[in-house]
Amino acid sequence: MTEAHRRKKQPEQVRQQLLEVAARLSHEQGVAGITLDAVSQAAGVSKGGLLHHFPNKLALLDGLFDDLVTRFDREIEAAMAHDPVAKGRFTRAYIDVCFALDPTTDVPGWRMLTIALIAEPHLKSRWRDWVSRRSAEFAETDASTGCVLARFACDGVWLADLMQSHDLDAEARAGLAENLKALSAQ
Amino acid sequence: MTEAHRRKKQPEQVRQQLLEVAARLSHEQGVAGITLDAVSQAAGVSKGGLLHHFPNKLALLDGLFDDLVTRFDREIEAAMAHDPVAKGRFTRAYIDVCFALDPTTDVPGWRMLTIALIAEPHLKSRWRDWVSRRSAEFAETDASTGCVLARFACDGVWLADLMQSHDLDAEARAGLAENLKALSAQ
DNA sequence: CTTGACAAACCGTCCAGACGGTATCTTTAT
DNA sequence: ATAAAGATACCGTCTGGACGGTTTGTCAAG
Repeated sequence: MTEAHRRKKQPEQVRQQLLEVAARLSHEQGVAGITLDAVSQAAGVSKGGLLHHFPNKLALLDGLFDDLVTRFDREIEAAMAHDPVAKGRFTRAYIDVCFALDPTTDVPGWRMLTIALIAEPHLKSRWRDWVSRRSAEFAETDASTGCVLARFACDGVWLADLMQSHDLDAEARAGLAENLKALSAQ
Repeated sequence: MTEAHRRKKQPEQVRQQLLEVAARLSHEQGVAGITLDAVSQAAGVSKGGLLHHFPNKLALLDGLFDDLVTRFDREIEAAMAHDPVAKGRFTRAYIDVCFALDPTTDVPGWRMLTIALIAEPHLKSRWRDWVSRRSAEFAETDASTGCVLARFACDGVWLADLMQSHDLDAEARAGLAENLKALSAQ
C-alpha cells in the first residue's frame, strides 16, 4: 500500500471531482471513455474510492444527471426572471438556454448523458419525469402549439449539435432563436 | 465440426438476415444486446460467418445505417411524389415520414443507430454527409427559415419518441404535423 | 475506538476479433 | 466436357483485454 490515502480527507470535494472528470472524459474520449477505471484514475482516486462514493456505475451516471439537470434548471430559472411576459415565458427561457449552449464546450458534457438517456430505462424515466413536471407546471402559460413546437425545435437543434450534423453559424442560430421566440408568443 | 456449413451458400440472403437480426436484437434487448455473438447466433450463423460478411462490428453498424437510410430515402422520395407544390416539398415529405414512424414499432429499430450516430465519429460524419447533401439538393425549395425550423422540430419529436419523454396521442401528433406543414409553406 | 474515507489487489464475465480449418462455387486450361 | 485451381462462404475455437464489481486492508477524524 502506498501512502496515498494519507492525504487529507475531503469527501465532498472528491465526489465533485469525480463528477467533473466523468463529464470531461465523456467529452474527450467519447462515451466509451467513461469507465470506472478511467474516471477514478483521472480523478486521482482509486477505483475503490470511486465506488465508495458511487456504489455502481449507474449511480455515477445518476449523479451526472442530477448535476446537469440542476444546472439546466437554474439557468432556466435565471432566464425566466428577466422575462416580464407570462405567456410563453418558460419556452423562451428554454430557447435561450438551449441556444446559449456553446456547441464546442457545453454540448460534449451532455453527449454521454443523452446516450444514457436513450439507452438506460432508469434515466429515461427520470428525464420523462422532468419533462412532465415542467410541462404541468407551465401548462397555463406554455402549452400552446406554438410553444410546444418551439421546444421541439430546440431539441432538434440540440440533437444537431450533438451529432454535428448541421453547421449553423452564429447568425443562423440567432435567427432561429428569434423565430422560435415569435412562435412562443402566438 | 458439425455438418452445418454444408448447407447451400446464399451469401446475399445471409447478409440480409444478419442485418435484420441485428436490428431486431437492438429492439428487443436494447443496445447492449447487439454483440457479435448474439447477432451471429440469432441469425443461425457462426461468429466467423458474421465476421466474413462484416469484417468488424463497425462495418455491421455501417450496414445497418445504409439499410435504414436507404429506406428513409425511399419513403421520402415516395412522399415527395405526391406533392404538387415545389416550395417546401422536401420538408413536408420529411415531416410525413417522421410522423409516420410508429413510436412503438419503428422507432426501436432506430434507437441503437441513433446512439451510434451520436457516439461513433465515423457514423456521425456519414449522417452529416446525408444532411448536407440533402440540404444542398433542396436549397432552392426548402431553405427558408420556416422549413429549417420545421425539420428541426421533427427531429425533436423523433428524439422525444426515442426517449419516450413526451406522451403525444395521435391527435396531438397530427396537429403538430399540420402546423409544421404550414410552417414549411411560408 | 468506532466509523468514514479511501487504497490496492483481485475475480468473473463478457466480448471483439484472430485463426485455422472445411465445404461449395467459379473460372480456367485442356 | 471436365478436371484442376483458385476464390468465396462459411464453421468452431481460442485469446487477450476490458470492465464492473468485491474484498481486504489502512489511515484519519471525531
